[in-house]
Amino acid sequence: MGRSLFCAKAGIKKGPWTPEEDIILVSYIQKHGPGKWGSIPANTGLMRCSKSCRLRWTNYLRPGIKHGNFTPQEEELIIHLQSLLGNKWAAIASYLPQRTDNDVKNHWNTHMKKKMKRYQAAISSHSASSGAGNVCHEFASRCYNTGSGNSNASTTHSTLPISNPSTFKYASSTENISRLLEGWRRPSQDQHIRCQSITTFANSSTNSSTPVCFMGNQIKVELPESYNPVSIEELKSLQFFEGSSRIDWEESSSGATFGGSQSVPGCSDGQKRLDDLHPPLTMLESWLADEAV
DNA sequence: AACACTCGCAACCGCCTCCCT
DNA sequence: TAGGGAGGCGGTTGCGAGTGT
Repeated sequence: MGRSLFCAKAGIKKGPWTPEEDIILVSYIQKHGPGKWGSIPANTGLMRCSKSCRLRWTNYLRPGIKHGNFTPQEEELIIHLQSLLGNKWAAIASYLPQRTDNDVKNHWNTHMKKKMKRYQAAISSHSASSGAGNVCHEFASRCYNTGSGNSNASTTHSTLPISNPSTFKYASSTENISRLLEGWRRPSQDQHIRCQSITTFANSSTNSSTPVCFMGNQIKVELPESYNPVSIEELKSLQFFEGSSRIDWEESSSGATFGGSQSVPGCSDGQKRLDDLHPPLTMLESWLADEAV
């Protein structure tokens, strides 16, 4: 840290944010909504540049953000989307409502890249003759191969810690800050971003196995049938951001639809996590889960 | 107990795109 | 239509905590 040009004005503070600064930022956004980042330092007295304020909000203070361990389901989604989109972290994160692009990017770079390398090494040692091809895509494809059931899968998942103990202390303080936002409905800028990301996803999918098609003003995302990464509760937390302009999800045999009716079979109680609906994990998925410990 | 090393993640950097004038 | 500013995004850095020796 402490580099030049970014927030290069004299008197601009850099480095970790203090709880006091967080409160000031959250209070301002609570009153005025996110956006207009340039006006925040002037109006709040924060000695931070607009970019820093935006990053702090989007990556940490925004309500509904989950920190800590990624679930195997989340990892599956990241692998799959990364194979489709490449390093479009914002687009990938748009499918993980509780995760930020920074989180996804960090997780990929620190955890999953390593797994991918080890997987690649394992593959190459076992099949010297097969073309290397896109290891990432192969990795993801195997993750979605639901052939062999693994009865340990749900157990493995359920034993994963819910939150990373190392992040709990600070997270709890930001939870307090987030409570300030209770009842607040922000404008729909995030939805604009989200839809932009979806559009990016759509535009980037040009091959024959394109996961996206358009249905009038709806975007239909063709995800694997087994794929269902977001629970109703998570969606509700997302819709907290979406304000009045709701994104509805419709599950069909071929995928999820943005803009349809809100109904997830088997989730009528609104509590049942998608883990329960998810098919048994493959050996590779279990391996992923084991590696996540 | 002290030091070295590794790892995770918050934050910064710089480029790109969009929007306004 | 061009220029400038603001916001968004992906890549990268560096600090601090955790772990090993």
